[in-house]
Amino acid sequence: MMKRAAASKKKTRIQAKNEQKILDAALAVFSQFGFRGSTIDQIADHAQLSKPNVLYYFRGKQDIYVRLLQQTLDHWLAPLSELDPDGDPVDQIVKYTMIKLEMSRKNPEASRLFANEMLQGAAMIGDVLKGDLKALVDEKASVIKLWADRGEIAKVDPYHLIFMIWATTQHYADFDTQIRSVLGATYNKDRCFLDAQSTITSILVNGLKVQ
Amino acid sequence: MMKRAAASKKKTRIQAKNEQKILDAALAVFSQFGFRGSTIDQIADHAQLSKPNVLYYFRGKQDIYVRLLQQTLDHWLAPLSELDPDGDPVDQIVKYTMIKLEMSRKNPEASRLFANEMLQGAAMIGDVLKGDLKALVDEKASVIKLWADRGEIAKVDPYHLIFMIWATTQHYADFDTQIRSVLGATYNKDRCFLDAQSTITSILVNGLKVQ
DNA sequence: AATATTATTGACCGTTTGGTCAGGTTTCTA
DNA sequence: TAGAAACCTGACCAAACGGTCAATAATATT
Repeated sequence: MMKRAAASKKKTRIQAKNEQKILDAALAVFSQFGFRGSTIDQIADHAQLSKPNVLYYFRGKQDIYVRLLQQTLDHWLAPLSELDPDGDPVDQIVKYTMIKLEMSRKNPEASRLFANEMLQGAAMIGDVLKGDLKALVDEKASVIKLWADRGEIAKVDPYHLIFMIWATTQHYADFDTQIRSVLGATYNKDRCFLDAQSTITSILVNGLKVQ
Repeated sequence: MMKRAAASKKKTRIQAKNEQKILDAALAVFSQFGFRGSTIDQIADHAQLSKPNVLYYFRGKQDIYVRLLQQTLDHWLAPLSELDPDGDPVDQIVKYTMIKLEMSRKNPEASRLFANEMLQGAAMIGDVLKGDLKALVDEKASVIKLWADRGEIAKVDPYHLIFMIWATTQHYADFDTQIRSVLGATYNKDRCFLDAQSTITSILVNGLKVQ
């Protein structure tokens, strides 16, 4: 009789398993079609569950979407907080960039999920962007600014440097289709990411060198 | 009685006007929600026309979408063909980058339209990507490779340099929401693009310098 | 083994969606 | 200015959509 709704009781074996199946399916679907373009039926099919069964575990489409975003968001933004003010500036920036690139390779769907959310105006996570994300970026931007002021890296706007890193790395997940098409029939994923790695590193290292 | 379908007759005044109204509306809607997330009703509302009237000018939702993509595609990819093999390498690359950045500012919806199409797997323009786009990129990549081989710019993979330029510039259109949130309440569009311009230019110019 | 809880589903509901169509109105053309 | 062509719309349709619910099946607890 107890609805698993407000006060979270202990999760059953089946509940934990099925909720994760649904969230996995939802990631595949939402990351491709965005919130509005996705349907519960698609998610149910992908999770190999009936639609009513999906709605037994989640209150509705939006509930799935929000929970998925929450689950993915922290993990996706985490690396930035590891940018170490006491480390070697260029090393730290390059290391962060490479971690982000690796994430785009390992979990492109997460990247596309956020890309879709941004394109649709970030209706669901606008507050997080203006809150936690902004705070974290502000903090790390001031670290980068310090490095620049000290003359340890070139004088660049720290915010736009971060944007450039985000853009460059996430591009390999979000525009995967385009990249495959342009690189042609001989496309090889590992090769592509290795080339990306050396190109980005090279431009970033030289680009940040004090003149 | 003549259906405006196969052999294109002369366009009436009203036809030209309304088709453009519809395509303008479609750009606004499709660029935000992608093909699947958008509805004809939304487009009709935005164009201030009735739904049946929209379908009087276009055969269906997909017809609007494809015509819109075709109309926008050429314009969006054009600048790359102006990359001049006989110009100064760094100048040419920076100039191209700045044109792309300017396009992201002037026509962010076009950028988001393509971003959505890519995220959804480029079902409608996959052939164009593998055809015209690939051919153009191949051509210009070989130009950049020549510059690198001659030692006029740093040795970087030309394809990934182009990806980096696309990513960095389009980011300002596609992730506009995120950028606004992170830059906070004092956000100013002109200021943002000026800072972006100098940051990207700086990193690119130094990054491409021969060591 | 009996019982309480959790899990699952077919059938269903109201709404939205892409699209059609008959018929009326406006605009063009001779 | 009359007729032809182009334009526009209310009413409609079938399918897809988000979501509900009563009833049944599986599992856990005692």
